[in-house]
Amino acid sequence: MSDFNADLPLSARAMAARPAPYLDGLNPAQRQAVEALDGPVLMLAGAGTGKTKALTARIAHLLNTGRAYPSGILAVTFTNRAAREMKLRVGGYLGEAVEGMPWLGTFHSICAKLLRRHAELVGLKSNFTILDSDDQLRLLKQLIVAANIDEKRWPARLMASIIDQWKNRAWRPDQVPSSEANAFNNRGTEIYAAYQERLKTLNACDFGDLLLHCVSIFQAHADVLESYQKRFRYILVDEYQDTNVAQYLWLRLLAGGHKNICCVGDDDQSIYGWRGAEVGNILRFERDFPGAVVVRLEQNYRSTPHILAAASQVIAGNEDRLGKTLWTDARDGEKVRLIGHWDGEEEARWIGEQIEDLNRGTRGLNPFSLDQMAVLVRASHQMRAFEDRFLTIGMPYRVIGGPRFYERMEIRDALAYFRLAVSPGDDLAFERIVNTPKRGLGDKAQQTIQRIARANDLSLVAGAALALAQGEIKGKGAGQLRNLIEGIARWNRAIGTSGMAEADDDLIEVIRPDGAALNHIELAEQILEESGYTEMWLNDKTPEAPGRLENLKELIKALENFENLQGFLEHIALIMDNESDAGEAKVSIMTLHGAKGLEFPVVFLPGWEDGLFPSQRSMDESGQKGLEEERRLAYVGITRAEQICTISFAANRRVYGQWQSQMPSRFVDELPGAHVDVLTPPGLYGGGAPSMASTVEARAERADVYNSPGWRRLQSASARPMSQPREAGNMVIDGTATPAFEPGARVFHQKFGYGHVSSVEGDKLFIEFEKAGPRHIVAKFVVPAAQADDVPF
DNA sequence: AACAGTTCTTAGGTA
DNA sequence: AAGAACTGTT
Repeated sequence: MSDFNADLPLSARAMAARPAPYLDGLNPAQRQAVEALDGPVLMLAGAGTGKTKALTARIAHLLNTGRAYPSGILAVTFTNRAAREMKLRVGGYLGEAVEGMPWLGTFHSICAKLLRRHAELVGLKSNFTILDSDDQLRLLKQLIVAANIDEKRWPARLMASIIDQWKNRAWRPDQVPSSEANAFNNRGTEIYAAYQERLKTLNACDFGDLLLHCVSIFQAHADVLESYQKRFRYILVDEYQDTNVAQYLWLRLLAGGHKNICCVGDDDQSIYGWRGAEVGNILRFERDFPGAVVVRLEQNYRSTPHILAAASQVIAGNEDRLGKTLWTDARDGEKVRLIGHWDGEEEARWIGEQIEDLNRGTRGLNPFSLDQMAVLVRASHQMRAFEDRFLTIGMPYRVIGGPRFYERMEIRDALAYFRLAVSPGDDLAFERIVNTPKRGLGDKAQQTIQRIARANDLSLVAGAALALAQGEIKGKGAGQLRNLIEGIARWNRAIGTSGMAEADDDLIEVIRPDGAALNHIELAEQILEESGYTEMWLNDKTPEAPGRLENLKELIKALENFENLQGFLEHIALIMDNESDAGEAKVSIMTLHGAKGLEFPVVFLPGWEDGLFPSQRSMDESGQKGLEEERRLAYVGITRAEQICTISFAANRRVYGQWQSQMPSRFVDELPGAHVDVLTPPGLYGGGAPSMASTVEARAERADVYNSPGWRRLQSASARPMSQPREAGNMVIDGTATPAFEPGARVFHQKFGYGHVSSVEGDKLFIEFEKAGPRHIVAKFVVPAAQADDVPF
């Protein structure tokens, strides 16, 4: 604990004498932020202004000047990705000296670590489990049913989100203000209290608890707080605008003594209000920490002037901001490109082609690697269209932030088995896998187990054993249940003998005291083997099965990085992204939220349609505030782009499986015309669809296209409902006026393309399509080719 | 208990 | 559209 009284390690001494290469190449503002080491510092860092650089240089400087040891610096981020990058970059400055920056991590991982050490202060044991959302919902559902609440009208997920919000605000059950008393049919606080009670008996906590328990400990135990205030001499916080109340309290408590806290953030990139983030935290910093040094990073090193101008113009529409003026030395570059499409599929098709073109290196530009390109969507369901399209054209892609590895069914099942092996009393894990694989233990048998366990105040495993002994479970299931229980006991024993050292101090390696017969990897394999879980997937003939087995193998492989199953389970609960596939270059598909902190030379921003983006729900729930957050999201999206930024929207999109006509996003109107190129979708010029290359070459002639009738038409045409919803892949231009067709007329069909009418029978046409061949088509599904050329949508 | 077929619900972002 | 929840059948 006595970090500061110990002698300086030699490496630190040596470092203090070394020059400071990390200071080179910092601009004056960055340098100021790096060198103001003591006291509170607020770094207002616009997008692409080199805040990570400044932040990591600051850490390097702290170490280099001998101000602190690696273990004396607390550096918090929101994502594991950010933490990893920071580690990497500090390492780059200082070599292996940073090996142990034990307190550089996400809020959640750091809190978990703290909580392990002091669990008993909040009534937990240090080996508590961290619930995943599945467990959480199952538990809540039980409580809701037990409380005699109609689970249909008051679903567990609603309660879960209420609890989440309360925890974000740092309200423990007894602190929920009376204004919230009507939540969840007036039973919200009651269920919340019961839930926390239940968590305690289960020796478990959820994500929100990690923070909240720490805050509780700090508030109730001055000595503990003080020891950490002393330990963490310097505190750095990334993405400060995203902190919620609980995190804010946590930070304020820890920084309370020395106030050596450096917060980095950008109010314009605050996009997590829905998750409880309080922009107020950053707006209030100077009041919270009087005398704070405020540094603004405004020079952008990322994007071309056009892209920057577009982003600035959009964000200028927000009232509620500190205001920054981003500027850049860069010149020229592409304007932001804007294009409308008929529907989401065409949008995906077009973007696919664009990516192929750029990858090939058309129009005099150097080719871009697929790694350098990204599609950023507002809502994850938009990803599908791109995945489908990219699959058909065989373009490698990666979905970032999709269903996480450890959230997949087979992984969770396997983890539940591991959890049981580690702690047989883990009832939630038991519930998950009693009948997976099928053991003939259906609802009835499970109810019996529950009943007996409850009546005897036993864990489910113990209850199940008792039920067997009492002969309450009979038939096929009994034998299998016995197998399972014995298996759990055996695995648990195996863990006991494999020996774990007290992994309490972060810097100390975990030592295996004896050469146990089975290491944890073998044990894990054996568990999956003996439980019949692997076999279940081997026998499964669905197309996913092989992939799932693959994932299980990966899971086992991931174990290699850990000393034991416990440690692994701990990490798995906190770790998010699996960056296992470096190999081949791939286009990235991700949400705008997921893209924060990243940058790409080429960025596509599809789906800029009112209701989708800005999201209707956001506006309904939070009105103007919601809209402003959406606008910040637009800002984040545009500023991800370094060289080429393409915004698009579709006139029709399927929503809830229904076709709906869409209006371009209001953010489209907010783009500055002088910095935007309006592209015409290919295929609408009649015959020869111009490729990207020609549209860009033609840019000069269409320099004022933004104010051209074409653009106005684009806007006005889109502003009124363009068409009836499309059905079955066919196109309806206007349901009220089906044009008459003469034989010989050239027509356009959304799915089959262009063709000539060869005969007419009532409303049915016989059409020779140029690509798709001869077909019978109902007249309302085609339009005259001229009309298709004329009306962009 | 297991399965197949049905209806119903739901659809924002994340640690 | 896709998944969860529900129903009926074997």
